Amino acid sequence: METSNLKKAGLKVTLPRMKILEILESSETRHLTAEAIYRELLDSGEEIGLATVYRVLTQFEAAGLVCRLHLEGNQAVFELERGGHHDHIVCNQCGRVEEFFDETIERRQREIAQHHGFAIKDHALVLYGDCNDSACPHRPA
Amino acid sequence: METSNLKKAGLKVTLPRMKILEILESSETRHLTAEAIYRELLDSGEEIGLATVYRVLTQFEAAGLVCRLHLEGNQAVFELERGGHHDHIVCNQCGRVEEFFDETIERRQREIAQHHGFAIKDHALVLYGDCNDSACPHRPA
DNA sequence: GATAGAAATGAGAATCTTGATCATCTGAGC
DNA sequence: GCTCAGATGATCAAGATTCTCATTTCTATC
Ligand SMILES: [Mn+2]
Ligand SMILES: [Mn+2]
Ligand SMILES: [Zn+2]
Ligand SMILES: [Zn+2]
Repeated sequence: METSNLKKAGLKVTLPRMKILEILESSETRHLTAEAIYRELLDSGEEIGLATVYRVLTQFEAAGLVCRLHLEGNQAVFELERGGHHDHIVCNQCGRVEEFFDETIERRQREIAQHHGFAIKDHALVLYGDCNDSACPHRPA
Repeated sequence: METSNLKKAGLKVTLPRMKILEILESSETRHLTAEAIYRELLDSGEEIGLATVYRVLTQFEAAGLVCRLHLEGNQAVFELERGGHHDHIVCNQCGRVEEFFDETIERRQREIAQHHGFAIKDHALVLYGDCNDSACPHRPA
């Protein structure tokens, strides 16, 4: 039951929180904007306000249930904190997002931060390029 | 003369563009928000609108004269395109920014993108942590 | 140097995303 | 079921950036 995640996080189990968590768990797309979640809620007949979606997502982030990413444009996307940390590649043409994890990069980041006297806490890494997906409007030949 | 940069970029040489370029070249801080540039313009007696600052910076970016970064918060910072590419470390406590370049990371990024079938065009990498500067409000012991 | 046309600017409105306010509602414990 | 702290929804507000459009400024030409 997903409610356990909420309880563990010290969050009261409410209908909006459950529904939002459900959407994050079941959506095809792993990276969702607040608006996209809001629309899915409306589509499924839930009358939940956009402000609540933003509020809940921010709480989920603080609780470590989701992470907030800035991949493109000016809209943040949220994704469920599943396995472990990873970074992202975004297609400039079609917006497709792929995930990767590279221990070499992670290690170098730690070393670099240390050299500069920083106690590293986090990082944001996004690669941008053109994908070769058949659905991509600008598929390199 | 800095006007040559503008001409090379195919931009008409105007007073606002020259002044903004001057500020980017002479400022102590290498990373400036549009607002910070706007304030410097006001301080030096120039009556240039904030909209113009944003417009010109966007044009400079398109021309490759500056690059736009999202380091923290929701305000972009701009920096003059000097030597070559580099990435950034930001202190979570005091906001200090340091720059670095690591060929290992750059190479891995290219390899990863290739593995995923992406023709990599760009990337954004920012490390976040606590710095050890004596002026930093939260200096780790 | 004056002139004309294209391009750039400035002021303010507009937009977009996100957070704040506050009256009302709901869930967890008793 | 009752209570009340906490959550929600509607709306408003804020911050960053862009847009609109009348006015001004470059640049090229004479
Ligand atoms: Mn992801
Ligand atoms: Mn820099
Ligand atoms: Zn694509
Ligand atoms: Zn610091």
